[in-house]
Amino acid sequence: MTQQDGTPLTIFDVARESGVSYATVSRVLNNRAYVKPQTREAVLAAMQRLGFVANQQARSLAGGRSRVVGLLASELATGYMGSILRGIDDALAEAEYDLVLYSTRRRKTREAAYVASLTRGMADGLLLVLPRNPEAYLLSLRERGFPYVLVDHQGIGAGDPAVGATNRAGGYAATRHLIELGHRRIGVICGDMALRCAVDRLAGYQDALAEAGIAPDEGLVVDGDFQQPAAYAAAHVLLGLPQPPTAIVAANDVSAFAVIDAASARGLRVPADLSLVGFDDIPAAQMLVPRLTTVRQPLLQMGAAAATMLLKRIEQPELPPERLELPTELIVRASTAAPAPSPPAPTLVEAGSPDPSPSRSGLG
Amino acid sequence: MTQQDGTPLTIFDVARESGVSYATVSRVLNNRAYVKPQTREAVLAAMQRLGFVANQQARSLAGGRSRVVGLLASELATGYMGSILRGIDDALAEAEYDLVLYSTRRRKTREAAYVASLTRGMADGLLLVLPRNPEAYLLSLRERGFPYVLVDHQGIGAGDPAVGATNRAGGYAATRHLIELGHRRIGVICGDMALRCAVDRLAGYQDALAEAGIAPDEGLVVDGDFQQPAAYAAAHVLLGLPQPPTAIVAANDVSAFAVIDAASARGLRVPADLSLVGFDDIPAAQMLVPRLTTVRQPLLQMGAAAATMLLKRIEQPELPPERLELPTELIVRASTAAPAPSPPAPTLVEAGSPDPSPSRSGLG
DNA sequence: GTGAAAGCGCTAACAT
DNA sequence: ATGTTAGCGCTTTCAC
Repeated sequence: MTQQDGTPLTIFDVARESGVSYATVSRVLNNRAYVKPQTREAVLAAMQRLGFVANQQARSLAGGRSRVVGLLASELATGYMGSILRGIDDALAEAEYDLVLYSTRRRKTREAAYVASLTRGMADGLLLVLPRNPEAYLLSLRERGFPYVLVDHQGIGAGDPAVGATNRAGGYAATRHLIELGHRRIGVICGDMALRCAVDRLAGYQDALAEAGIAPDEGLVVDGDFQQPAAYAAAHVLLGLPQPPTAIVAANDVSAFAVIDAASARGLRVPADLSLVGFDDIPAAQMLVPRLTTVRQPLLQMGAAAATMLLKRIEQPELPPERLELPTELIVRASTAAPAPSPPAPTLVEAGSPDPSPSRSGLG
Repeated sequence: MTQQDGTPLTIFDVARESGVSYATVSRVLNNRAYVKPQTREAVLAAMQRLGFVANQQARSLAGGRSRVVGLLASELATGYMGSILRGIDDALAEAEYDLVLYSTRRRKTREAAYVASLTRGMADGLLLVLPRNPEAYLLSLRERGFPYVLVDHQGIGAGDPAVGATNRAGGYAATRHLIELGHRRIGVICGDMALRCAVDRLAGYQDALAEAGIAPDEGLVVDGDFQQPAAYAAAHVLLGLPQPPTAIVAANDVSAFAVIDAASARGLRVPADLSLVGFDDIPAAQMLVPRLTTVRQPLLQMGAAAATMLLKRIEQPELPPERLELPTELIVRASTAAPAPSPPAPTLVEAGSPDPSPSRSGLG
C-alpha cells in the first residue's frame, strides 16, 4: 500500500499512527511476546486503518527467512504434477508460505549456481518432484544443510527426506487383481527404472506372480518410461508375442492409454480381449471409455505431506530425515475382466503350482 | 554460496578478490556501462572463482525490482493450466525471471491486502489466468499502475492487457464442421458465461448456424460451466429431448468427455449415433476412444505470449494495453461423422434455406 | 571509470 | 513491555 503521496507505507508509518515505536510494530508483525495486548491491538488497528502490508523482501533480508518454498520439477504440464502442485499449494497456503516454481529445463547455468540462487535467500526450502538427476542438487543441498524434501522419488539410496506412495503394494494389488480374475499370462510395461517408484511397481508385480505360483516370464516384462510413445511400442511388442498376454499392468495411466491404443490398432478390445490396469488414477482415467482400472496414488496428499514435512524441516533443520509412504489403492473400473476362455495356454509357463483359483479376499 | 567459514559470500568478497570496489562489482552484476572491459572481466573471473551468487532479496530491496512474476490462477490441477503454465515458465526462464504461484483460494485475507502483498516488492508483475472475479484485483492493480496481463479472460469490458484465443472462430469452425458433415440439429453445452471465452464460443456456434441458414433453437443451447458434472447433466438434457440433436458442440474437452459418458449411459455411440466436438485439445483428447474432434487452443503459446507481454509492460508500464488473440484450430479426429440417415427430422426446424450440401471449402 | 556513502524496510540484539 | 541501534546485501546517487 502507499500513502497519498505515493510513498510506500512502512512500519515506521504504522508506528507513528499508533504512537509506539518502530520495534514494537515489528514485534506485532511477527507475533512475538512482550507486547501488551492493548498495545498489540492498537498497532493492529493502525495497520488496518492504513492498509499496511509488510515488504517481504525487507523482512527476509533482515531476518533471514523468506517464507518462500521452491519447487523443482522436471515437468509442469501433466495431470500428475498438477495434482501434486495443488496439494503443495494447499499446505503452503495454510502456513502462509509462497511457492516459487523452478522447472528443471530452466537451468542453463551450472547446477551449483542454480541451487545456490535458491539457497541464497530466495527460498527457505526446496521441494523436488521427480527431478531428472537429482544427485547434482542433493549433494550441495546436503552440504549446505538446506531443507529439502523429495516427492515421489525416494532415490535408490535412502537417507533423504521423502514422501512417496506404496508403489510396491500398488503393483502387487494391480497384478493380484488380474490373477484373481483368472489371468496367468500378465504382461507389464515398466516405467523409467531410474526412478524408485518404477522399480517398486515392478517388484510388486513380481511379488504377486510369485505368490500365485506363476513363473516369471522375462518376455512379458517390457521397458517403458512413463510416456505414451514408449508404452505404445511396448504394447505392440507384448501384443505381438507368439503367445501374447491376456492382461497388462502398465506403469502409469498414460502408458495404459497407449496400450488401449495399440490394442485397438490390432483389433483387440479392452477388456474383452485384453485386461488392463494403470497406475496413478489421473483424471483422464475415469473419462476414458472403457474407464480404466488403476492404482490410485494420493497425489494431492503426497504434495501436501511433502510441503508439511518441508515446513517442519525448515523449523528444525537438524531433524533426522523422515520417509513417508502414503497408501495406494486399487480402483476397479471397466478395463479389467476375466480372460477370454478361448485359447488355453499351451506350454510356455515354465513352473509353479498351477492353482487356478486364488482366494478372493479383499480385492476385485 | 558460502566461504569456508560458512559466511555467505557478498559482493564485498568479490570486490576484495578482484581488487576493485564494492560499487564496481555491483555495476558488473547489473551489466552497466562505465566499467572498463578489463575490469569487468576480472570481476567476472573472481565471481566464477568464488562461486558467487547474488542475493536476490537484497537486490530487490535496494533496487526495487525483484525479477519475479506472480501468477494468479483459480485452479492449478488441470491440463489446461498445466499447458499455460509451461508456456509462461518457458518465456520467463528465457528472461531469467522467477514465477511465484498464487492460487485464488489462498486468499483468506481481504483482496486488497492480498494484491498489496504482491505489489509490495514480492513481484514485478502479475499474470492472471482465468481468475474467479478479477474486478476486485484489477481495480487496485490499475490504481497502482502495477503491470499485469490477463490470460484467456479478456473481460467483458475491454481495456486490459490480455492474451486469448480466437474463441469465436473456434466455435464457428467446430459447428461448421458438423454442418458440413450433414448435421442440422446441433446442440451446444455452454461454458461459464461469466467468461468471455464461453460467450465467444457460443457466438461462433450461432454464426455458423446463421450462415448455414439453420434457425436457432433455444432448446439446443444448454448451460454448463466447463466442469464434468454440469456438462454431464446438460448432455442428458440434450439427449433426453423429444427430438435430440445428432451432434453436440461442447464448451471444452472436459465437457465433451462428460457427453461421451452420458451418451454411452443411454446406449448411444459416438460418433455413430452422436457426433461431438470439444474445445481445448487437452492431452486426454487424443487418448480417448474415440479420439476427440476438438478445437485446439494454443495454450502453451498463450502462456508464453502473456509472459512476454507482461515483461514488456514491466519495462514500460506506460504502454497502452495490448490485446492478443492467438488462432484456434479445428482438429478433426474420430468423434465426428455424418449423422445416421434413419429418422429424417420432422418439423421442429422453423425456417432457413434447407440447403443440404454446404461447400466443403477448407474444413473437414 | 571508479570509489565512497547513503539508504531500501525490516529484524534482532541490546538497552531501559 | 518498549525503545534504540545496528546491520541484512545490495543499488544508486554522488564525488573524484
